[in-house]
Amino acid sequence: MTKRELILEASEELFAEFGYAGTSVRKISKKAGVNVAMISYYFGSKEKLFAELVDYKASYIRQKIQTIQKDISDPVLQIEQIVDAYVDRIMSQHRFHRILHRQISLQCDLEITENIISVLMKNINEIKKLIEDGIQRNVFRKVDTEFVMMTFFGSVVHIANTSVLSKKILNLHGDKHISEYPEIILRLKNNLITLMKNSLLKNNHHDINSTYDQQN
Amino acid sequence: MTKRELILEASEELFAEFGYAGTSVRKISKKAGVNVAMISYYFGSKEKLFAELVDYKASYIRQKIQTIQKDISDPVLQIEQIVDAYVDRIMSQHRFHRILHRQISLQCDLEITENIISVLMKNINEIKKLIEDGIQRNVFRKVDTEFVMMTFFGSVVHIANTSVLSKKILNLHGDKHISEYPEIILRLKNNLITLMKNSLLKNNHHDINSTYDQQN
DNA sequence: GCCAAAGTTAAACAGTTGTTTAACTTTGGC
DNA sequence: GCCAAAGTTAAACAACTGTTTAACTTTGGC
Repeated sequence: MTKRELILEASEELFAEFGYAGTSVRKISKKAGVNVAMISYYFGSKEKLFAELVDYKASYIRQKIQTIQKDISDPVLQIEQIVDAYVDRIMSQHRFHRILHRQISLQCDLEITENIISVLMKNINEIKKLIEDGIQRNVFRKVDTEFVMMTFFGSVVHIANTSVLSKKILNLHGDKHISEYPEIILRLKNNLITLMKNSLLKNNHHDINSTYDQQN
Repeated sequence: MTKRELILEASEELFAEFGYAGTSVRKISKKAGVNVAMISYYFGSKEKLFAELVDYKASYIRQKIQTIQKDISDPVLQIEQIVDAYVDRIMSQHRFHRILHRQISLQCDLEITENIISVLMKNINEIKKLIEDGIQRNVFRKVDTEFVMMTFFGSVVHIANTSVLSKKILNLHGDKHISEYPEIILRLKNNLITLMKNSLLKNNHHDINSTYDQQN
C-alpha cells in the first residue's frame, strides 16, 4: 500500500468521524503514518485531498444500478433489486456517505458541494428513469416521482448517518454501527420494498398478492 | 436584545452553516458584535455555549405534538396533524436541526451527542405511543412501528438538511432554502400523509376514500 | 457621591492550523 | 558508479484557535 493510499484511507476515516473542519492534516498524517508534508506533496492541499477522495470513491456507486437496469425488464423486480443493492451499498460505504451528506448540509465550500451533488444526481436520475419507465408501461401509478425518491434516499441515508439515534429507536445496544446488524438490514429492506410497492403499484399489493393475511 | 442573546443567535447561524469545528469564537463574537471574551464570560466555553443553544431551542419542539395527542382522539386525524405540525416545525427550525443531526452523525463529542439524542427520543416516543395506540384500537395495521417512524423522520430531516440536493431533484432554481417554497412544503405534507396512511391503514385508503380515481 | 458588582475591552497566552522550505535519502535508467 | 528525479524529513512560517488576564467603564443600591 502506497503512502498516497495510506493518506486517502486515513483521511476517509477521519473526515467521516470528525468532519472536514474537525480533521487536521497533522491528524491525517499521523494516522497514515506519513510526514505532514506528504499531503501537500501528493494532493497539493487539504481541500484537493478531499475532492480526490470524493472522486475516488464515487465512481463505483452507479455500477450495480446500471446493471440492474440492463438485465431486468420487470419494473417491480427492478425496484426490489435497486432497494436491495442500494441499501447494501450505502451501508457498506456508510463512512463515505456520512462525509458526503455532512458536506452537502454545509452551505460553505460551494464548489466542493456542487461536485458532490453532481455525483449523487447521476444515481438519482438513473432511478428516476426507472420509475418513470414503470409509469409509462402502466405498471406504476402516476406518483410524485421526486418525492418517492426523496423518501427512499432520505430513509436509507438518515438511518445510516444517524446510526446512534436509529439504534436507540430500535432499542439496540452495543457499539457496532447499525449496518453490522444483518437482521436490521433485512428488516430495513423489507420495509422499504413494501413502502415502494405501496407507493408505486396501481393496485395495492396486499390485494394482489394476498400477503395481507400473512402480515396481519 | 442582550449581548447574551446576540451571541446565542449568531452562534446558531454560524454553527448551522459551518459546523461546530468550523465555527470559531472570534467569528461568533464578530457576527454578534461583541468582544471575544464575552463568550467565555457568559457561557464559560465554546462547548458550553453549544450545549446551552441545544437546550434553549429544543424545549419548544414537543409542545404541539402533546397538544395534538390530548385534543384529537381519531388516530388518522392525529397522524395528519402530526405530519403537518412536524414538517412545519422542522422546516421553520431547519438551521437548528441541521446542527443537531450533523452533531449526531459525528462519533466524537459523545456527551453532547447523548444530550441531543435524549431530546429527540422524547419526540419520537410521543409519536410511537400514538401509532401503537392506533394499532391497539384496531385502526392501524400491525406495522413495523420503528421503521415507519424512521422513514417519516428520515424523509423530512433529509429534505430539510440537504436543501441544495432536494432542490436539484425537484428542479428548483434560486438561492432560497427549500422551506421557503410553500407549494413544495404542501406537496411534501400531502405525500407524507399519503405515505403514512398507506403504511398504517388496515385497508388501503385508495379503496376506502375512492381517491384513487382522483389521482389517476 | 461612593463603591462594589457587573459589564466590557484590547492584549497576551500557549497551542494548533495549513502550507512551504531546504536539506536529506532513495530510486531507477544509463 | 553517476545523476537527475522522486520521495521523505524536521523545521519554520504566518495565521488562527479557545481562553485568560488586567485594566477600564458602566451600573445600581445606599
